Amino acid sequence: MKKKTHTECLSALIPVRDTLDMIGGKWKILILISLWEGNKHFREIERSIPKLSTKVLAKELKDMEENKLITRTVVNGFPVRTEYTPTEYSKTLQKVIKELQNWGVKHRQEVFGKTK
Amino acid sequence: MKKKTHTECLSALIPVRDTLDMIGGKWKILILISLWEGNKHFREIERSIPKLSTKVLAKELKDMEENKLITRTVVNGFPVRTEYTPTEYSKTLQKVIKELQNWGVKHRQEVFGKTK
DNA sequence: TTTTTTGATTACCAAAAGGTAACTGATTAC
DNA sequence: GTAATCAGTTACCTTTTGGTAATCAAAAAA
Repeated sequence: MKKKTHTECLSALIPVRDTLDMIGGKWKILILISLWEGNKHFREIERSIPKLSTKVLAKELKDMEENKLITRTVVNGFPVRTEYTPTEYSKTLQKVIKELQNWGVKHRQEVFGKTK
Repeated sequence: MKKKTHTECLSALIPVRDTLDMIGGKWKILILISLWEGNKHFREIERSIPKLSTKVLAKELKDMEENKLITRTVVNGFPVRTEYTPTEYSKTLQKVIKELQNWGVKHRQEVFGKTK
């Protein structure tokens, strides 16, 4: 009754891979969090995420724009500011990312002392 | 009332990073799914995940054993079989991974035609 | 006028990740 | 004897990733 065919086994892999293509890697999720927290500008985002370099941020933002997770708007003005904003669609990822966060919190309690 | 300090902003990043350290990268989640589906042996796992190479699988399994996501048992016998089994602890990740899968399914509907 | 700042991009080079194929060692099938 | 299977390991080489620093453009400060 629980027997799965080879193909069925793989059926879970495809959607997971799709998701990882969108938000996989070290940075994309962290960038989304930063944007959801209200950061808008390149330097702002860069500073909010330790260890993230200029070049990698630029590349990740490009990817994410292509994937419709963010929009880029150039605001004409004195020092020319660029605004990155998370799309509505990106917000469908909040539940997933919240779960990643929750697990991380519990894991940390597991690894380092549990207070009780 | 909704204002967040810089430090609070980062507070979400740390647990997410912790989680990604455990199951980040292209393969670990897929390997877990394969194991949960019942695959136990090296070649079995390898064959169940397209594009996964021997070398990478060996490395990932090592990492995952260190991280207590799986256990490795060598079954003495004719062609020497090794069994990989997901730990109980790894199962605490099932909810997270299920969310990744759900999102991927919906995303695919979004990208390719929605049937309705 | 020269320097500095902010925002962002690009070139250059180093490090890490990853693929392929060969090989080990034991056993079973042909 | 020959070939194939299982579970890897190792060597070699390519691709990807990533860091640093230089650069561009425009404006404000000196």
